[in-house]
Amino acid sequence: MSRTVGSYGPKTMEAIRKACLRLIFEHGFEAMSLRQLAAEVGIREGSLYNHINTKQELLFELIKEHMEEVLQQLEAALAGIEGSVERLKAFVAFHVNYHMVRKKEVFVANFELRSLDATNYSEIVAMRQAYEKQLADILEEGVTDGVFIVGDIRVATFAVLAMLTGVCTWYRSNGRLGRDDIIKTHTRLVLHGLRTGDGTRGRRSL
Amino acid sequence: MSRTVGSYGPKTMEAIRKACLRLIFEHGFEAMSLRQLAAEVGIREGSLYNHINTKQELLFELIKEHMEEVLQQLEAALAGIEGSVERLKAFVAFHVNYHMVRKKEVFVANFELRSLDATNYSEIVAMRQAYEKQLADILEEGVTDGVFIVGDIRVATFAVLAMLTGVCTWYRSNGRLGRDDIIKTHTRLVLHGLRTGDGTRGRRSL
Amino acid sequence: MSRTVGSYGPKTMEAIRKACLRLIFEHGFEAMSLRQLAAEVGIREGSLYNHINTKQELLFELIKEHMEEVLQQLEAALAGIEGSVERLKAFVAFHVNYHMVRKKEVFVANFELRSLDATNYSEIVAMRQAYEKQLADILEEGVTDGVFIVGDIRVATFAVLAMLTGVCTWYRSNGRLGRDDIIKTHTRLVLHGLRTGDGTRGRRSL
Amino acid sequence: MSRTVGSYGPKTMEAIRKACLRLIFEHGFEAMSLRQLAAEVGIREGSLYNHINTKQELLFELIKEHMEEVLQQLEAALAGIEGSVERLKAFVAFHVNYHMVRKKEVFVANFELRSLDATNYSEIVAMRQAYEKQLADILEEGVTDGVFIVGDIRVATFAVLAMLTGVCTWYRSNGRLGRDDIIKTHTRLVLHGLRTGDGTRGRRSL
DNA sequence: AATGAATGAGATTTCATTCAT
DNA sequence: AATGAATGAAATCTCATTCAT
Repeated sequence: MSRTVGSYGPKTMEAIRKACLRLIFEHGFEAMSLRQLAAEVGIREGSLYNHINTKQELLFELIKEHMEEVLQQLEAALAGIEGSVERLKAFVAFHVNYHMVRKKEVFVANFELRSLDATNYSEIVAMRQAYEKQLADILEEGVTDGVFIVGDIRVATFAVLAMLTGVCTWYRSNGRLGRDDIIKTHTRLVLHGLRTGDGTRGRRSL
Repeated sequence: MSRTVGSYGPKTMEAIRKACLRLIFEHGFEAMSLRQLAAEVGIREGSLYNHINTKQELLFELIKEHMEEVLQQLEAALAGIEGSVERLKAFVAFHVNYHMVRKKEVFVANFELRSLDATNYSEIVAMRQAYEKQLADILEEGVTDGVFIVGDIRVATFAVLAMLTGVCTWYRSNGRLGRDDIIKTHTRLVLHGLRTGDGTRGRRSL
Repeated sequence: MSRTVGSYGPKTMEAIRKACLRLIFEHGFEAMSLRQLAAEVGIREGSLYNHINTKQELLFELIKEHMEEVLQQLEAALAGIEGSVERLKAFVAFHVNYHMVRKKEVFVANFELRSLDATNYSEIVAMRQAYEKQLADILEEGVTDGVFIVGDIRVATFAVLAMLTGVCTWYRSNGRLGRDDIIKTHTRLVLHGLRTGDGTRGRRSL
Repeated sequence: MSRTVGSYGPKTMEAIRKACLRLIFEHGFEAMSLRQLAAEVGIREGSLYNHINTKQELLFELIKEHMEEVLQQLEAALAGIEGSVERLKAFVAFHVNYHMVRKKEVFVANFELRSLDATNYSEIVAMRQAYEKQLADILEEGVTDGVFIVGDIRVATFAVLAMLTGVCTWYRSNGRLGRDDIIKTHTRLVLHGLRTGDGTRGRRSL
């Protein structure tokens, strides 16, 4: 199904991905027309089809590739880190940073799932759940160890994810604060929000 | 020839609002066609225009009325409550509850702003900012009083709001947990996330 | 078919006719919507149908009544006048004057015939031909008498009518010239245009 | 599936113009639907938009191109001709001939101005005025030279133009008279209508 | 007489997609 | 790989008209 792009000329495809991402980020997938997309890339509508199969598939691939990458990068970010607190810190730092650096991809992958058709939707949702599970597992470990207190683990997982993901809706790279500042604020909120009164004391580092 | 009995009268507008909300919630504003909407209501597409002016205006009014109501209800929920901690508790409880009870309205008002035209967008954004300011003011008061520690007040405001709003994306009224459970989990996360180590001690109530 | 307006309340019907005439004059029959018309009159679209049967019939009656009146007034204007020159003068004066005083009716009756359905069109065209025949007869009499020279009587009839009718497209009641000035200019053009070199001499009066 | 063979290619635009002209001539611009137009051309409605931008723009371009051509051809027709009488003769012959040969274009350009939007209307009206001025200048020269007597130059200009333009409303190429006959009748009407008694005598040529 | 709400047809325009060149 | 021109479906919106109230 998906075209094998030859060795010569992958530049157009890259331009399409980039423009598509920007247009969806700005107007939404439904509101983005292939006319606009082609114009942005500097080719005609018909020519798009030398590079893509359908609009739906383009969206799907964009989201899927993002999910693959984010999953892989998360794995790398957590690799070798032990202990629920340390793993949580790593998770937060990674997630928030990624949601600033790749905010368009993240935004699309979060808010355009509705536009995926049934099959594609299922596939992406499974990947999302794998991602969420990483956080859920950290929380669970922490609760088991008595380091975290949360009312309900699933709810807490959703809540923390929602908080951390929110950054992609307002972050501007030329804004008032640096990425590190933003990561810090979120880390404090999450860690304090979850930790028990005791476990926190001695090693507060934020 | 004869019109569908029962759909006549002033009930139609209410049916339109309700169906519209549901369709936007499920498919998104751009993806919802007036054909679908009319079918849902049980009238012809053209008949919609006895009740609305344009699709855009319908969206705008739906969102605007929601914003007016949520602002007014928030005011009521905070009325007479003193002290940043108590005000924050009230804010969280109100916000989370409202985002479960009116999740469709809230979802639309949060995720369909993109579909508003420039003028309408500005008007709604102003109302959103008024809402956000209520939380920002609480945080600021708490920081000034030394009860809260937050890295950056604006970031913390966004983060808390994103967390609390997230509930409208997954809450099901027939789900595993009751609304009170969900409110409790969020309240704990927020209050612990923001409070200083000291101020918290004596009167922890969660 | 045509409603018998009762003895009470013919005011609305008069308002409809007047507004309709103005709207057709300004935008054309096809471009005028009954919405606009109703709004102009100050009632709702549906209420129009207490006064008219169809949009088509409204146009037809407007034109028909105009044709009846113009035919009758022309007859009056020519009554008792003898001789082709004198009759021609009377014709020109009447036609030009009428096309200034009633320019909207005239304009509609001239340029909206296309919008009449087949039956109505035939009826109006017959009346128009009766009107044209009056001028054609005058020309013919003048040619027979040797007072007029025209290449072809039918062509000359059309040409003179087109010239005289044109006034309804540019005349403004508050314009630079009075109606008499405009009539004079047209009379001279027509009479000189048609007359023989000889017949003209002695009694030139313009 | 496969498109109508033969309608492919750059001939389509020409077919659109031609069919559009005919349909407007017969039914009026407002009454002509793009459905009809597409059917006439042998393509689907949507396919029209590979060639036009909007219905309005199609009308505008049709009229504008006509105006450009008629202005240019008039210039050519008057080039090198001296003296108000000779120039007037040339004007009449050109105008009447053009209004028979290109009667559809002329009709549309004269009677569909109403359907142009404000900007387009202004542009075309300016071109019309340039055309009218050519006649007005001839009349003025003739009056100055004492060859023409007219009550009022502006009125006479309108009157003569209305007369000559009228031909496009009734001329049929297979009618009773040839184009030369029709031109002759109009030339006589105009020249006699305008000329002084004296200037005419010696060299009457009609 | 007037209204509000309905109808069914139809308007212009946009869309994703196809395909011969 | 790109283009221009086609398709067929669908979008929003308008229209004249009807009719219970």
